[in-house]
Amino acid sequence: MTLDVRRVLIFREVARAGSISAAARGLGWTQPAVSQHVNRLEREAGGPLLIRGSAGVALTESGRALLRRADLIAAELHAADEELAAYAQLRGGQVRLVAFPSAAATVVPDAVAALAQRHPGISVGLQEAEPPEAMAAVLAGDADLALVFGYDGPPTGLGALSWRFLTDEAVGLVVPRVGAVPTGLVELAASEWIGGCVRCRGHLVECCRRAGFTPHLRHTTDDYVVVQNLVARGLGVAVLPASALSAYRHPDVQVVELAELGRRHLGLVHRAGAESVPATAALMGELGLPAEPVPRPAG
Amino acid sequence: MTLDVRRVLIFREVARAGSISAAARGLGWTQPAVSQHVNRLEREAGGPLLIRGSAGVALTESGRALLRRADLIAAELHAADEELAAYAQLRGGQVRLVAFPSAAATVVPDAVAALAQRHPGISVGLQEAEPPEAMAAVLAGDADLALVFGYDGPPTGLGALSWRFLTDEAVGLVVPRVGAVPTGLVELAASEWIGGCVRCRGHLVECCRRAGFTPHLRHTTDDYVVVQNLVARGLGVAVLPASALSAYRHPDVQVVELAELGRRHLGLVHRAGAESVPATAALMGELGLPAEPVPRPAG
DNA sequence: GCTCGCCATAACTGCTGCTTGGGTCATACT
DNA sequence: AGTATGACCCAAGCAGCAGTTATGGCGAGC
Repeated sequence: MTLDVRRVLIFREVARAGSISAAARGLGWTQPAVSQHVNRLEREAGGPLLIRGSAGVALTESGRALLRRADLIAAELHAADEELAAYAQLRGGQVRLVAFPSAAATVVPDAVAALAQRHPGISVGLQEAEPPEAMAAVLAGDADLALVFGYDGPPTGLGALSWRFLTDEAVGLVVPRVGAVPTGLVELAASEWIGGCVRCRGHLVECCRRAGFTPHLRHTTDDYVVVQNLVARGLGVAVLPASALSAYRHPDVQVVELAELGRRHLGLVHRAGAESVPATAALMGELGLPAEPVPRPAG
Repeated sequence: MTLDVRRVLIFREVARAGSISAAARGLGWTQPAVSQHVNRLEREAGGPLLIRGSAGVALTESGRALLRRADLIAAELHAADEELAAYAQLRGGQVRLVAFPSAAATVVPDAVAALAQRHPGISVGLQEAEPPEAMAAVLAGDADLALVFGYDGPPTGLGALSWRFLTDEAVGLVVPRVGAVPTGLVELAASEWIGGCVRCRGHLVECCRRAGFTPHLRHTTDDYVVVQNLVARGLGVAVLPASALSAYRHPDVQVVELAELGRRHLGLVHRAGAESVPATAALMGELGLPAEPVPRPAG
């Protein structure tokens, strides 16, 4: 028969207290309760662990051996308790965040800095990746949280992952300042286009398809300063999200917001359940999510 | 809130099995049972320990930390199990025996040798002491077992200690071969006496007191060869236990067994409960006690 | 689409685990 | 001596918990 861990720790209390009664008092139980536990433990052990006397108990050789082990077990348990409490109270832990490049350069540093100030024990590991790879990393367990975007909603390919909407922004059509103000995408069917990142290009192509044409993609760069310089020189037209345009605005371009282009949605992606991990939840909070009342853990 | 050890080990099973269901199968339980344990453990921990997925579970950072501790706890528990089994199966352990000198030289070596052959792992610590000190040693916890004697019953001063009768033997009156055969102690009231050990002398004086006289103690030695040599030379009379007389018999002495002298009882003394300690029980068995059916431990 | 395996939740139940209320024994105090 | 106290054990009773069964949701794979 194998030993019951709980009884081993109860036995330890008895050994430390010096008597079954004293251990019972310490545990807030009655004496027979402890006595029964010790008896059952001795049955499991195959021999007596302590000799009962009128002034308490004395350990047998087996009892002394067990006590040594029990002390180690108790110490380990206590250490685990401490360690988990540190995580729960945000005194430690790490979050692995994946963000798409332009967010990694703007929103993320602020959030990470704020988190570091509020909870110095938490470390954040940041990695740059476009939404599909970012979500793949989360799914594979290589990251805890991904900052991603999608057009008019969460990105596709979410699968079993959870999506938390953060904010959305307009997408503007960028054309040279000199020239007509287009009122519809279809008016630029003959223009040459400057594409951004893979997903941005995909979105552009999709919007143009809905407008009835296939865009002629002449240049490709995901640097929004370069894009605007190209547009300003009349080398093409492009679409850019509002955040890029508020960060830098070339004087010789004009921006037209078209409903056809939809809106770009920013949000967080994580595995279901990960939002309850204290460190992850804290970073989510810094990234703009109000700290939700998490149902499961009762700190 | 503090962690429940049992749940920590259950959690370990889950982590090792890779899923709650698999752990349940391994434990012979149903899936909800394990699920509930894990949920409660997470409540105790203050945060999630594992992220549930459709293909099992993945550990969180807290979970990995807890698993490390849990492994140590499980290892320690297993080691304790092994260790106690070794004691229970007489593969280890030690017995501290105290015996009075003449027994230590005769009965004890045989028993210790037999025990060593049957159970090589058990070590016996032997110490010589007269019954009162031997019993004191047992009472103080300095010895596990005492081989003692008393006259016409257990030795006095047993207190809370347990007495196990082993055997008894006649006590003989030793007188010179040449001379009359006494039929009563009182006939030797005028003789000179040779006393043995303290308790033997005490017993002699008591017997003589009952017979109506106080013996004149001329010599004192607890060496039964010396005693018989003195008697053979007519320097006094003495009393000796049968075992001493069967070990050595001087040709020029004669022995008379007198009911007045009573019988010497040999037995074992131990603290109540110590008879269930495997190693102690084994030595008791070798010393002549039939292995009793011990009630408490169910190996 | 369907099924299968994973998990969670809810309600029930039987056993375990604690309490209560006896009793003995040894030591300490009056 | 006699009592009081504080160990311990035993037997019986009861409550709560630790399991069960039953059901439903969700994602993956055929």
